[in-house]
Amino acid sequence: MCTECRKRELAKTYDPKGIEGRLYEKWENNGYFHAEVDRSKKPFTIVMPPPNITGQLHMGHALDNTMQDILTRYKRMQGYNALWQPGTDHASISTEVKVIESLKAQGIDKHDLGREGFLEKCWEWRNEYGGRIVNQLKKMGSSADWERERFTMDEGCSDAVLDVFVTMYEKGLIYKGSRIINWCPVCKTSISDAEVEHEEQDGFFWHINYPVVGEEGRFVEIATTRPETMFGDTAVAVNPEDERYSDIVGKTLKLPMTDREIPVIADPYVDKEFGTGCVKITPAHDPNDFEVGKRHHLEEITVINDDATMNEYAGKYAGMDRYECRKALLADLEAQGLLVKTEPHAHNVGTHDRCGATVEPLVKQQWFVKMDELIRPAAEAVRNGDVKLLPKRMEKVYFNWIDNIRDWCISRQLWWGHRIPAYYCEDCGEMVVAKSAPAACPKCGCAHMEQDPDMLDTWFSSALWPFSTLGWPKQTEELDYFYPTDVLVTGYDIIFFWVIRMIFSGYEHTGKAPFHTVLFHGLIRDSQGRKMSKSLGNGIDPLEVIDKYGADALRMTLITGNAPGNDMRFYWERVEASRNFANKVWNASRFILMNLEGVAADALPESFEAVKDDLRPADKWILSKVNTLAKDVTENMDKYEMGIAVQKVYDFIWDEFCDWYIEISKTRTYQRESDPASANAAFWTLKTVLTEALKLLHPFMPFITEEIFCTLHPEEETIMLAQWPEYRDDWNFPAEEEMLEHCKDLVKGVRNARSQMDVPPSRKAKLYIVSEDDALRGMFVVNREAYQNLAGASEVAVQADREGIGDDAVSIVIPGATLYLPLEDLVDLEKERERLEKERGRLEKELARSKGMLNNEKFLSKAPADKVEAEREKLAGYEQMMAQVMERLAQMGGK
RNA sequence: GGGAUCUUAGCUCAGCUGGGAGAGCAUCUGCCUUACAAGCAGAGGGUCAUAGGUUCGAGCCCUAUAGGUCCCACCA
Repeated sequence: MCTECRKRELAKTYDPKGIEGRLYEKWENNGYFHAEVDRSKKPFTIVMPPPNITGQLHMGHALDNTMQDILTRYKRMQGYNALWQPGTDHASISTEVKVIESLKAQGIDKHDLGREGFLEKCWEWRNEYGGRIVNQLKKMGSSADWERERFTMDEGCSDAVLDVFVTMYEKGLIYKGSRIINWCPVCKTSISDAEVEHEEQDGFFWHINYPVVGEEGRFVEIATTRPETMFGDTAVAVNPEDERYSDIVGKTLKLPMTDREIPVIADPYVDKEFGTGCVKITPAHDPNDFEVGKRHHLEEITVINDDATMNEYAGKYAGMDRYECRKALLADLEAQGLLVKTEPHAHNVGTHDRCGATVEPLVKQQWFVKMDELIRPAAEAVRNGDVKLLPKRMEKVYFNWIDNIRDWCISRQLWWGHRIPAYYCEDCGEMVVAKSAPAACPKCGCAHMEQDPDMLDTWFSSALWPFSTLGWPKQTEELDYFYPTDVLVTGYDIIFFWVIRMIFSGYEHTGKAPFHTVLFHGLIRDSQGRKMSKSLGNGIDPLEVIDKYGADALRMTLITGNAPGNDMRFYWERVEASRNFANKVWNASRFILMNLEGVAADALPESFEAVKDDLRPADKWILSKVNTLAKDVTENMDKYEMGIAVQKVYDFIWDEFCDWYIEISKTRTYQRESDPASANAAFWTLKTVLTEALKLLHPFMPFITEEIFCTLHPEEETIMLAQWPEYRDDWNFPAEEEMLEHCKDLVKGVRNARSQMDVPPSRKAKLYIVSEDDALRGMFVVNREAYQNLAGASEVAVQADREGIGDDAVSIVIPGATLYLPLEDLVDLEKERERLEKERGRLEKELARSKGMLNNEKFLSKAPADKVEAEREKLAGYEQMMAQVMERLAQMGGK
């Protein structure tokens, strides 16, 4: 479509439909998102948190991607070689669950397919749905380098995983051990501490008597929340300081419902004050008891199966579910008179964050990452500022986790993911850890090597993402050039899962922090402040928002008023406000384009140099404003204050440019015949300031800015690669800024008075400006075109006294001058007096405040001189205005 | 139990290193003024949770209290 046609097509209201899709295609096809290694430019790299292949775009992704895209586009315009590295995550457990579900619908069980068959189904699933979220991200306008898209299970990333595993194993940082781990009986896999969510549940505290062996009628009363684990008890512990029980330490108890006898031991872990002071010790089913058991060399007896049913140690309860067993057991204990009492007790229960099932602590052979040494450089990096967390308070969360860190359980009893590269000899049991299967057992020489059946935690590969995506462990050009990356943008909810693990992995494997800044964003909540969730059904689909209002409006909504790390509520009304802003930008641009259409191409000045002598104060004022804006916005962007930055652009475009400059410019553009120099200066200014504003807005609203920019500048290919506005001294006009403030005060004063006096807008009147200040009078004479029309004045007289002004004219006091509107027939003197009295009241308050400060000797002596001076100037202004108001009131009173 | 964070206009929230309280939406009034009624102009509305303290000066800094939200934590 040619520019001419497009201009004619510019509709009165902005409709993003069609435009957004067309522009995205153009950007992608022209390769604007692609960043090649180019050593003539500085790199700027952001790595996308890889969305799960099971994922559908939700508001969290939308915010995350908007922020990253804003930073990427900003840096790209600043001339950086900006790489936004995208990709997707295989999401081991989530995907496996999804695939199992879909198989179940077809009546197929995972185990019937076998490992190979099941993996085939997983890949099929990934190939069908894995790209879905990527396409959805593109609808957001995401300018990621899709040519470099990676997948956590692609060849390179998988190689990185194997490399890391083997290296860490050889260094002793990964080990296999029998430890108590969190077991999900529903997913039938181990999970890490980070995957366990604690929730408070109402439970009971059961007091049970354990008979003392050899002392008929003597019991030890223990209290427990989990009686069914008693079959695994291997001791009862008391505090060594507890005098109540000192005589039974070392004695033996008969474990009820069994034939076993267990010792009474003393261990400081037991709190004398809590419960009965006697604790049953079940090393195989409680993390604390596990530790106690280790100290006292107790046997670990597992009594619960992987599916949370009781095993043969539970005797007659074997085969029952853990809760069924509890019920039956308690009934039996009661019958035997061993259940002393039952009291309500709220306690925390661990649940699996994926499926919600109550986690069962079990002792199992698993693989672990040894954390204590690994975590040190990661802690130090944040402590010394090499890695900054924004907002800063996240550092406390970070350190809190680090200080309490335990070894990371990385093995999972799943099939989809990275399989642990450990091989066992079927004949002699020898274990070999290697990137590929050994041909023969190094010990016995046989060829029966079987790979470990377990998979790695999904986050094991995610931890390597910043460098594995750039080619590591190969020393690629990309790695050398783009790594370390710059900023990580993510939600605070995955600080433990991902952020910390990336940082220590970066140091361990590359010797460097993977990024220098982590920018956290909050959660998007619904209008009532609730988390958006599937179960509540209160989620708002970003795609629906885009469909109704456009991606620009969605992005704007997500970023305005959003401070780092803070949650925000999502309202449709806010999207409408954003859409309205887009429409405002659209119409302002339409107005300018329509005006420029009538201007001969060679009549428009080509540069600031060519036009600067023709610029009027209003032109210089708006130029100066956009110049300051560029500086401010850049500062905010560099501090990652995107919400503040976009607010400033919004305010400038709407409040300064549209409401004032465009209106002021009309006087001149309509008179291009009589004063072509002034008109052309206005045209140049309109076009230039709009262009600058569009550039500043582009990172936030990429589509509409591109569409307008390319129409306004047919010679330009895209705004994406345009130069980001920079502050320039020759666009700084403080004197003109002050002038226009006076003009705005005048217009606002007149509008206000006319509104309060109920003067219809159609009624024009002569405007008298009375001031004793010669310079100010001169200013009002020169700038008449900047305020006359806006003030609804038929003509303007600027004079030093009230000569020729009737006493019944409406008067308005502004700094340095009094304005008069002779509106004889319309003026209600009572109303006028009321208005002036109100003004007097306002000024009195200001005067009192200002005088109070300036009469305070301590303020004068201790406050900085510039503050005192500023206050003096304010006071002088108020006094002058007050004098005018009083004079006017006196005139009216005298009538 | 430990920690973080919030409490500002009717609603949702900004407010950067302390120096005359802001936005959007909602409300009221008047306008289809040749870019925009998804708009323009004007107006009303806040002892910035409470109580102390530091300071010439506090929405902002410190302490305590109340209420909300969240995270962490092995008291069975």
